[in-house]
Amino acid sequence: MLRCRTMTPPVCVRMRTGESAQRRGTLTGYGMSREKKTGYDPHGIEERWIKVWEAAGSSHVDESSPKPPYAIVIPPPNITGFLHIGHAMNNTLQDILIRWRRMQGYNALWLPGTDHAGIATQNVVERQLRSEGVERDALGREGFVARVWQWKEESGGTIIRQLKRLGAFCDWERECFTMDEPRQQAVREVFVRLFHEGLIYRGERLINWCPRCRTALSDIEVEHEETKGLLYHIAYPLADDPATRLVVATTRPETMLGDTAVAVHPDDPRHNGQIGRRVMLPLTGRSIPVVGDSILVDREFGTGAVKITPAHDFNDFEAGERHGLPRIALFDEAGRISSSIPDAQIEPALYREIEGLGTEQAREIVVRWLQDRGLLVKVDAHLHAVGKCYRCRTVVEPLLSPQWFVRVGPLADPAIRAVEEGRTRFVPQHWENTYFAWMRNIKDWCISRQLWWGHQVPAWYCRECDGDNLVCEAAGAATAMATPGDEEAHRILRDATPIVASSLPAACPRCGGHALVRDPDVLDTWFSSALWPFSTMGWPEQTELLRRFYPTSTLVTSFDIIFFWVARMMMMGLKFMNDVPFREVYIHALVRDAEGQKMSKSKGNVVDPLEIIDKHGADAFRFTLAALAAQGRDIRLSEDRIEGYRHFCNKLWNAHQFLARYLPILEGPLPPVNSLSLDLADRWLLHRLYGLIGSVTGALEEYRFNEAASALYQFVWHEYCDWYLEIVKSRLTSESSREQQQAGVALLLFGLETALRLLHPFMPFITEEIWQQLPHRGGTSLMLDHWPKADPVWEAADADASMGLLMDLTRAARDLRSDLEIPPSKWVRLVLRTASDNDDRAIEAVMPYLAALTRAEQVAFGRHLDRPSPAAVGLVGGIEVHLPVDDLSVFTARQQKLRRELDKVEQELARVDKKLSNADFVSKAPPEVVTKQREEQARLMDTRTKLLQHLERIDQLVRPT
RNA sequence: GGGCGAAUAGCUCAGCGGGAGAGCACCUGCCUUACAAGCAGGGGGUCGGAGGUUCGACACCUUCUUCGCCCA
Repeated sequence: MLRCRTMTPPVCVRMRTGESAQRRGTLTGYGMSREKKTGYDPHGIEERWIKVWEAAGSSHVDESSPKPPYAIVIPPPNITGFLHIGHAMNNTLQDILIRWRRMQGYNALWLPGTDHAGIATQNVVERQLRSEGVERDALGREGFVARVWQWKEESGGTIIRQLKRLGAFCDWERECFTMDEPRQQAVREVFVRLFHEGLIYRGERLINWCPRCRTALSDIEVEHEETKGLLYHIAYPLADDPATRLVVATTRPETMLGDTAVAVHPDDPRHNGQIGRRVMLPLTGRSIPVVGDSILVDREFGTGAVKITPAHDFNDFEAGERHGLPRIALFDEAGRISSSIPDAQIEPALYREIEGLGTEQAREIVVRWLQDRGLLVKVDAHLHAVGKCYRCRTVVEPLLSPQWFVRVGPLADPAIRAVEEGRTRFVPQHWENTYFAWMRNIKDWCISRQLWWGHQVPAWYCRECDGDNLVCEAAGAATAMATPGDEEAHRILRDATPIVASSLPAACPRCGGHALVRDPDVLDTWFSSALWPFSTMGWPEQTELLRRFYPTSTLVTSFDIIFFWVARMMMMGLKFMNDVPFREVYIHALVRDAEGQKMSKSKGNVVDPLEIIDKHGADAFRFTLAALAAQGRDIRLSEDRIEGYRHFCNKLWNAHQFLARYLPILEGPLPPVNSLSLDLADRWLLHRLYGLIGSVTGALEEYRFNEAASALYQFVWHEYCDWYLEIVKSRLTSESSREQQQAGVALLLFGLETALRLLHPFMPFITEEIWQQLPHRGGTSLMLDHWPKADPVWEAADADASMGLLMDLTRAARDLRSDLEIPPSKWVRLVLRTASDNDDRAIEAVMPYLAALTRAEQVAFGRHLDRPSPAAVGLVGGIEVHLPVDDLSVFTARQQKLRRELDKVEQELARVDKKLSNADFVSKAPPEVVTKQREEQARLMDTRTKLLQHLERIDQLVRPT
């Protein structure tokens, strides 16, 4: 049996292409563009679509729409912020979800807004004032706050504009701000209700104090940093037996002046009989008790004796509570030794030296004094954790002061249960451990901040009946400007009684007095952020938006604010909305630099997203982020990767350029694909599209952005462009029928259009641009059009198998060409020696494509064909692919390759043989696995035989010369 | 100290019970008329070490080493 197919000779093809080039000029309108470089340039295009979409109000959601709701609230970026890589990742993923869900037919709401960022914003404006030579006190509170608002109006929108360049397309008409009037109302409402339920209280506690920001911080706003320090061992003589000395170890010797006890472990034999006695506290006139405390004292550490300074250490504070010890605060709010500490009874000469000094300087002097008295036993190097302010890195000082707290326990319980019961789900799931660990150990939340910018605590104090607890502390210029009742002039003491109300009370409920002073503190910024999922929807009003979209569908954020934000939103949402704020929390990876370092300004390794967008386009950048967003680990962003995906944009663009040239063949709009007469390759494309739609959709459902991205990349580049487009190209340049050509172009269009839809959430700009240029069905914008649906009739396993064979044969032939150094432009002849009728049928089906893809002018195939000689040979399964040649010198490369292949086959064969000779394997493994191995064995043996034959033949050919 | 995660090709990372994948980089040949930001071909890995479970382990278990992060 011999069948033969002859391709159009090369000369003829060239002529024909020449014709089509002319046709192109007249029919497609792309005209002379062939001479121009046709690369994709995102500039212009991206900016244009941002404007068009926004002008069309494309992202605005109608809350009365009957479509099923899908909602995301944005993690509000800080108004002082500039778009960094973390924002870019976070918002790209949200935008992907929103665009995808919208295309799927959901009423997809993405609620945007910004955060007022108390400390950060106040710092920015203070710095600005200082550059004008103005201190904030000179402006007064009202003046300063007005100035911050002015700054916010002028500069606070930067990050929103930057988000838009990224392609983030929120419902901008609903943009919120954590300090705007509706959000202020929500904050006041929540505060008042929590206060009246006893879940907010005011009290004096040891809190974290940033001496530079001059404000309290919550526990989680303190970052602990391993620091090399010194461990000082100090001797405290027993009061009634000065020869016996208890040695305590501390990293902060200056705080010993505020010690009010020494603790030892009750079961420690070294300190037998010391509990209940007293020691003389060096450098002071005080004696302090020795107490037994098994919680504070670690017997293994040091001498087993520990100093207790309740006013300057959290553990000591608690120990002080247990033993009823007094608290002696040494430092003031600037972190300096106070000007009045009578309780400490410091030796006057020492006190004169250290008064007003910061901790470091005071330490030096105290250590010197101890040394002079012979009380410094030794000093060791020591590694310990130092708490620093997360905003300004200043060392945080524990400070005793009256503050506002949220009693978190009762709020945490329902929030824990909600996650345990799966009403809110973390993705990846392991993050729930972090959430649980924190929630189950939660401590009361210090919410007051000594700032001017923020939500001022809605509490007042009566000067008439509570005046003893209010200290007027304004001085100098401030006094002159202060009007009566100006709250900034007052310090509120520990025992003051707050009157909490959502607005200024008419009179004091106790005495009827009218002279009310407002609490000067503002609330932690995270307090207002905690309400974000419902405050943005208009709460406390019962709005249609809330009814439709609460609970939101997904929260997209990174792990570092699980405590700050996610946990608190959970608590507040459950408390005030009686339901979780979001069904799913997707925790995405942290973006690091190419070396794996966390990006930070101080390290200078920050990648600026806007520079990247300028250079490579937002689409390429977004696609990179999505492609790297694998679950479960941090990612390293390198520019090479971005460049690679910019090339991908270009590839897509050029595929479109090619298609555009041949679109006129369709003579009209895209016909329904099921009505076309489809051949093997066409059915294969539909089959792959079917799989692609399923895998992209499935990946997005599981937040596997990287899998969706790589499936799309693989399809567009390596299936659509590398194979299908080339096949259609061959149809267009051969004597194929008009119908065949039309089907090819139609499917090219259909495939591209479908890919564009699937790619749109990832690369909104280029997909919209191309889609608009294509004859598309559907509406005015791809953004608002539908997500592709996979039609089961497209499934075609047979076509898939045939295409697999075609690809293998093509690769084998190309491999021969490459080894024989036959340039791609040269035409060849192929002889395929088959092993079965099956092979013949399969090859028959792919014949025309095989010839085109391998640039073969003639392909002969059949079971009993003579082997051409001399010829190079390759193997595809049982099929021998022969490429006849004249020049024997080229065989060396072939020979080497065949030998390598033989080695590989023999290794594999050995492995399979071993397996099959194992009785346990044959009896215990599933039968289909055993069968598969048997087939594998047969195949390998056959291949080995053929390889040996070929090598022998080459030897014979080469040797005689 | 407690917890979490990671170790796979030169680099960055997927995969996670039937014996290894991508992108980039590298090598060779090509301006084959959508694309040189490209095309075709190629080389490259005892899947961190050691035990164990299993007919079978890169995948599961134990343990060790190294690195990263969180909490105290």
